Amino acid sequence: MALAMKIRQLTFRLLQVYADVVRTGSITVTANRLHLTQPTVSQQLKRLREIVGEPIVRQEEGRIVPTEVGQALYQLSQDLLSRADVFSQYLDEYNSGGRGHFSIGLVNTAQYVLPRLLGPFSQANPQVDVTVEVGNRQQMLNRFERHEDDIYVFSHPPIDDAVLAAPFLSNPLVLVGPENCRWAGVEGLTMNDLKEERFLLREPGSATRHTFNAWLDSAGIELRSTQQIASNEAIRLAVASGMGLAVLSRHIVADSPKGVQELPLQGFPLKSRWHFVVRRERRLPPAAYRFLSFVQEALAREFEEPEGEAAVAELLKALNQARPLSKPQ
Amino acid sequence: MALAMKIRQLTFRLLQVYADVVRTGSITVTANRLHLTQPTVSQQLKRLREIVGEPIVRQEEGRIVPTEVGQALYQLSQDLLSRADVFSQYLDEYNSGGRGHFSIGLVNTAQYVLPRLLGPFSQANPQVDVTVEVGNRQQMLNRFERHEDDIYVFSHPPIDDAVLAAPFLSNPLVLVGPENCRWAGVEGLTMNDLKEERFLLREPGSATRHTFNAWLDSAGIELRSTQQIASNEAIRLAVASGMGLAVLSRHIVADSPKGVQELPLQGFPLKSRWHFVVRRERRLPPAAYRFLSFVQEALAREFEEPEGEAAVAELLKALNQARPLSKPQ
DNA sequence: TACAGTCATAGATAATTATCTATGGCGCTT
DNA sequence: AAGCGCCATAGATAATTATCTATGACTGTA
Repeated sequence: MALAMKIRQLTFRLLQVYADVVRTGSITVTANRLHLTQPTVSQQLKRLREIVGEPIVRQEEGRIVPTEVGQALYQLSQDLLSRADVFSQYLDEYNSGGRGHFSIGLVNTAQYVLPRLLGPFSQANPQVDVTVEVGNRQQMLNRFERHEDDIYVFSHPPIDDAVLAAPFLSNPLVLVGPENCRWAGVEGLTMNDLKEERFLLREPGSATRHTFNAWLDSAGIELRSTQQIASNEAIRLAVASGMGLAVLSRHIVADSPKGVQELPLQGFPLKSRWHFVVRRERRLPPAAYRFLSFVQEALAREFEEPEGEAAVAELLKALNQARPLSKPQ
Repeated sequence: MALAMKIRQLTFRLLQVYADVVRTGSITVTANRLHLTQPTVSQQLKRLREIVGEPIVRQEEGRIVPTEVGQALYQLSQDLLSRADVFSQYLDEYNSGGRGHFSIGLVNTAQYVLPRLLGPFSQANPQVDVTVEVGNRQQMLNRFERHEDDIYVFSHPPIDDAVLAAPFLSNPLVLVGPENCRWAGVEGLTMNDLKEERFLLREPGSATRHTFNAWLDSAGIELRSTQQIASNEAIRLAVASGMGLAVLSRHIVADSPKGVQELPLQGFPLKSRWHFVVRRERRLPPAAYRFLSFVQEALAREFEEPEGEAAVAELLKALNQARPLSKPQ
């Protein structure tokens, strides 16, 4: 027996027209509704009939009524069209950023503040699925090179023409000592006072260490005793147990202040900022774009970071220009 | 915002190709599988991408992988294609007559035998839905005129060029009297003996009455006393209660013999046959066709009606010729 | 570096589709 | 019978699609 239906030629347009004819019971009416001429609709029905291989409608008392096969076809049409419509809605949501997925790569230090942005965003956009990757600077640089994430947060953005960076949040670095530290409360504390102290430092690649080093260099100071520890958390614990002093992001201290305190060293806190980093040519998932917009607003509203807001605004603008209307593959 | 998807241009062919690319992960492989060239498949993907308005695949480590939107599209494709396939299977079944619906109109008398054909047919074809209409000859003629049913069963088919009739089953008319009738067992019983009897008759249009009348006329007999009763069943009960004699289809007596018996009148039983009647130009639903085929076989196998089988065979043949391969609307 | 495999793009063409206008047939209603 | 509304068919055309061949770009691997 011949193939039941020439499915390859089946078009959603045909199904749309057909479904409307069944609903209205009139070819002429459907033609008007769809802004077509009557013969066009007749033709479409004929073609659909050929595709199906069976009569699908007949005329009965002046109305067009579906045959038995036609009824089944009508059900099919409704079914398929509504499913396609659901997909279309999904697309809309996806494009608005209200649905979908993106991933963000954070250097270790940033994980103490990003949740304060990601949390509310997820709350507001439950359909968006965010992957957060955390690692030290070198690990994040590797991920960045491999294009593994949509957005990155660095203190010192990689230098690259293809990169857009927005310094969105200040990241003050402070001197931290144990709870019962003898330098607490000392006014006008200088590094000179501390030259006998041991300093606990992150690994050389780390931005925190880099910034601290740069400050030391410019001040012509050399540390007497240092020890390298790989994680901020471990450093905090080590400081609390009296193993030495450290320079850490104030956010870390604010987040879990147990056993440590900030010391009022002159010239501190060191200024530093976190940057959103995205590749200029990368087509950002709408959800990621929406996140950045969300952050922009939050910075002004809750973080009192107008400079940060401006930087993010500029980033978004640049992204829009890099990808105007056409969406290259 | 622009429309999410240009659904009117969406083709099942595109979805088929796309789904295969996602499955194989390779444009080239899909091209070979579908007997196309590689650029053709690339093109199709591009077009689909334009229809959707979003990138749907990307290349990753030499493989083609769907984007997030692409994955949703793939699911959609699978879904839609499988649904279309279900419909296609339905079409096959419909065409084979194994599924669907047809209606058959019976004159009253025929309802005593048709169940013996329809029952087994329904048993063998549970997916076929049969509507049985029953009425007297005039009612059936009206339905016939209005093209309301697919098949009719008449004793005397309407005379009409556009009609195909197959005398498929003999319908012997017999004289019936009450259980304790004094004519029972009388040999060589003639109408002359019965001229004082009252005869209970169906309405003038009925084929039973028509046949009986014709026989009376040809024999030059006139009935003394008659009474008209509209239903066979009512006549049978009247006969049983001694109100008179009647001429009925032997099938009626065989079906419910309580209180009545066949009387051995000379010249009886009168010969008569039921006819399947279909309109020549009517496109018979495949299920109706299948029913006729079923009946054809049953007549030979169980009813010992070789003439009937031949008549039905001829009917089927004529139907096939009237509707060769093309199926006009 | 040269080669092989995989895609994308360009350019060309045949086929198919989408639509329109013009007309004719049918069934009802004046 | 004339007119009206509704649908089918014919004929024409513009637009779109389906595909092909040829060619170039990119990515690894020998």
